Amino acid sequence: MTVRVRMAPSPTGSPHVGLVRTALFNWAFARHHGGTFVFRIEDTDKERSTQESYDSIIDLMRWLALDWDEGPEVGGPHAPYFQSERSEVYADALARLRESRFAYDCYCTTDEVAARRLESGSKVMGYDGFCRDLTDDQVAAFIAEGRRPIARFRMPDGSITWDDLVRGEVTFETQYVPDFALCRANGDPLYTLVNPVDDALMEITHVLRGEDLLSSTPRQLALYEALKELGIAKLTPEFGHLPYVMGEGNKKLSKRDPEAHALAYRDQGFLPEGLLNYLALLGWSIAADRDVFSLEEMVEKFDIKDVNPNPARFDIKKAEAINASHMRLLSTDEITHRALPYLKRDGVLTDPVSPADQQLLELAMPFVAERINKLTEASRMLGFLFVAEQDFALDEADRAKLVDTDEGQAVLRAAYDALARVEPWSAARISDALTAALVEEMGLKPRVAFGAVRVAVTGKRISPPLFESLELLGRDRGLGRLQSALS
RNA sequence: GCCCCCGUUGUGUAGCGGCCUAGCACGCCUGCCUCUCACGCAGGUAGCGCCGGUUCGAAUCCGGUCGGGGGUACCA
Repeated sequence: MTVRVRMAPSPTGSPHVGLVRTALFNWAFARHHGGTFVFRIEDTDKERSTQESYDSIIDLMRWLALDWDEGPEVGGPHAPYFQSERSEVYADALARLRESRFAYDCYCTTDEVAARRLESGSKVMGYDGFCRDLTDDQVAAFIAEGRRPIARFRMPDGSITWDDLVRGEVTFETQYVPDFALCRANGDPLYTLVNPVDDALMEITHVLRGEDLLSSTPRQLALYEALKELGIAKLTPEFGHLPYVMGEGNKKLSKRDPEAHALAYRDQGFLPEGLLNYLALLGWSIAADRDVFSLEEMVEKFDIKDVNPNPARFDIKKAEAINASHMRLLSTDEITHRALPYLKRDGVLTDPVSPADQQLLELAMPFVAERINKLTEASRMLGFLFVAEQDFALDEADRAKLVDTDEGQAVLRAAYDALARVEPWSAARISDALTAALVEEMGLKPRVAFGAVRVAVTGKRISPPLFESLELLGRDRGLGRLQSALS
């Protein structure tokens, strides 16, 4: 039997890192087993589903390069893959369930159910089965009152057990799992029906999803039995419940936490492989003594049985460290290529890039690529090289501390004089001249001497190596900036 | 309340009865390197929730307990 897994997000709001982690594990599972990764959009909630959210999810998946074999934009044998386009499918399943007595019509209101539960003193909440065996007269009476029924699934007696792929054997007594609603009174199908029906029809073999769905599993298992008997489902999939991704403290990472938004990591300059590698570590590990790996390695080694059931805290520091490790794995050319969109976005480079800027960028990147941990940091490091002279400005705090002081001014004057005579204008000659004038003649400590020059020339205390920066900047701009830093 | 899940340093994990005086990574702290930053290098810090039991021997098995989380919808 070939493996078929799916990810089925609801297009509501901005995609969460938990969604990425679930998508990644499903994808890795499918690829490891040479199976099929199905992508389905669960937009049954018309009120909350938005086009914007859907676009974000697609954008995210494309960025991460988690490709799907069936689903939006690629189609497949089980199309359509949008639940909003599958109404007839659900209507048909619902009708057959109702005819079969696996489901029954319920005329109760939520308030009536709650009131009865309260009165009975029952410890179990939820529906009490009141309408399970209504007589024709009772039904006629309810309809005469103008009531509209919903369909409920009749939970069997006894217990339901499954061998969870992540947690092992899990058992629920069905007395604690009330008969659940399959549709609204207006006939709209609910998640409880739609999700298992689609999984059945799309012949999903393994359902890997968040722990929050754990308690709805017994209901789905019971529904599957019915669907199989009705010929709608061929098999019951195996289930594996992935641990939560937690935020600070002991709370599930919620949409309100800025760290929850997956696309924000792209904006911050994360590499997709860095984010994915970090997320993989939340509940899984490739080896006892290693945590940086490629997607290919993950695919090769991934086994759902190795997934740890404990909830994991999202640690941005570690995420950045893993990302930094991946940055160091890339060549300078590759980093240049990947940083380009960010440099344009931040206004460091124009779009398209001029040939002169392109050349300067290629000369500068070797000094930058090895010292940045996120792609966005390239903008901070390189800005001074591409800014027009009239727009060049020094960081106020750095200027006050290193430039606008008696010592700073003296250093800059000496630096200007020394540099004015440098020939040819190369990093080596610049280094010699500056060291002679500032360190040897003035007797300054290198960090003090070069600090003032650095701020005057690059605008900040933090920059690529000074001598190389000056060389790239050119004599005119270099001297000009020293000149303007002198008051 | 009831049901279910989870419990190894601050964080993520390795561990599956002796190899554990508990390994790795991030973080943090010390140094080294050094024109800033970053990288790199050397070292340090800190943990098996608790109580019983099984066993010659338990982080590993069993029971209990405590703590945390989730569910309990005509949301997904």
